[in-house]
Amino acid sequence: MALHVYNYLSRTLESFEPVKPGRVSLYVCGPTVYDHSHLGHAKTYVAMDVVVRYLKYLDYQVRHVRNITDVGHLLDSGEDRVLKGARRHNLEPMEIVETYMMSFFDDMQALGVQRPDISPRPSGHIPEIIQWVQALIESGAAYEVNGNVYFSVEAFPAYGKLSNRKVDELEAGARVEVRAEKRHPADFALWKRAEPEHLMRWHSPWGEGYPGWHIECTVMSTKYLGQPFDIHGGGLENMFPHNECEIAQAEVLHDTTFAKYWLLAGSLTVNGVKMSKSLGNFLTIKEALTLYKPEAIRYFVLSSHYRGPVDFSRDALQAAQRGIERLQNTVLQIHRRMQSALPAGTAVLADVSSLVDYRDAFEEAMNDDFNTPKALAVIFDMVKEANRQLDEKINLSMGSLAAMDKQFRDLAGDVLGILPAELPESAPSGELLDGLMQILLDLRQEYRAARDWSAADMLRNRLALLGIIIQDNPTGTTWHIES
RNA sequence: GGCGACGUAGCCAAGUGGUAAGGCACGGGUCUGCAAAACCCUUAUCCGUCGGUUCAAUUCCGACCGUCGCCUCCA
Repeated sequence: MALHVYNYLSRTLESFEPVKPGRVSLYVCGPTVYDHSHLGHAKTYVAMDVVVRYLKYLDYQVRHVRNITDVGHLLDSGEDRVLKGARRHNLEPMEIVETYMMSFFDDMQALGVQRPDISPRPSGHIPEIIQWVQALIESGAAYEVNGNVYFSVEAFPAYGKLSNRKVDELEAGARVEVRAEKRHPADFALWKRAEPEHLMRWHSPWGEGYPGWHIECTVMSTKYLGQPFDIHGGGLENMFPHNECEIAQAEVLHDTTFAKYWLLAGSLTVNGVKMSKSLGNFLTIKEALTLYKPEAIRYFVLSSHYRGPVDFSRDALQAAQRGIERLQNTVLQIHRRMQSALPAGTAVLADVSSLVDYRDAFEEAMNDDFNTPKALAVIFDMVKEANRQLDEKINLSMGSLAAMDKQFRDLAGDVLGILPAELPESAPSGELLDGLMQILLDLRQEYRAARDWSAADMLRNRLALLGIIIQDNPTGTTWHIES
């Protein structure tokens, strides 16, 4: 089966056919940078990262755009997120933006999330945004009142098609007070008038102001990807109103579809409740990384399907950590065998024939709307098979070992990102350290030979306190520093 | 109120109209002086409840119970 994706626009599984054969254009809604990112962000971006990685694995030439929102959004209190941060710390808004944007990039890199090709920011696209808003006014789809410009939802009958909402039904809910100047309660802002205390402001035909909440994604995705582009990704919670408004702003002006496929990721929950800033039930990515390996966090995220939620708990992360250690240990074993294998050994068919089946099964899982839990099951079947061979066959050939290694690198490494580029192949070396350790190991070996177990164990225990782990294997004693 | 998602072993989590992947934990075993690590094996007569369709349902339909998301801040 070729790649199929679940498209929220049609609510069905569709065969994936990019607009331009061989190329994929993809836009993902990025974060507003006003604080450190938490695990909820990690879930969305790790999920989207695997989508991108798998498209690349399929040899598509991918252009990946993910915005950084740097003009602030309104809080419940009516305050601007970025401005609030700036006031609190007596800083320029752009200093806040710079700090947390870099923090976000650091977090993404630590998690192995590949950098997008373009990370556009609305503050750098004000002219394009103004131009777009003007075009909307000229077309009759937008109107200006007191320096504010609103999109008229009545000008776009398809409004609500993504989230399956009808404008009339929206009014039934308990809603916040409607600004009287809007023609229709559901109309949304394209351009906001800047009040005197508002620090972020730009000149516009409608006076000093700043962009509305949704226009940046329409403008910047179109600028870099054209219309229609292939995939629009992001978090499910942004489907309405944000994604809906993106579509309206674009499609009311153009006859083409804005984005062909909508891939939206489910939220991260804690005890069943969404992890979010406002609820305070969050763990920052930086905090999480002090507790768990980045690959464990990725494995945890990928262990449930991207469209569904995944519930955070210490137990779940701990389980992921253990699982990842088993996987990495197997690959490490393969590497160790390769160090002692004869370089000229070619692959033995009987040893590697199953690799093709595993790769097929992996691709089949991923082709089915990026079913990472199923793909992970294939990876662990491979782990079991590799271990069996490592146990049963003392002299696996270099070719066989290399083929196994490549398979793990390709699937678990390149696509899922749960194998680090560098595994700790051996203990850290250094003449002094090696020499000291050799003295201690020799000493302990003498105790063992003399059956002085308490002395031997004392040495082992005291080294363990320093984080140095001693292991007695059939082939001899090894040591490594605890990771 | 509207739109939508989910409920599978101790925990996490796939999946299928023909009788349940994978991970963690538990238990058993190999190895070890003992450990640790590693590896192997085992673990759901059953898929929220009650009905219906069917030769056959966990999988389709309906009702109900429970949990959650969105309804103009949110990845």
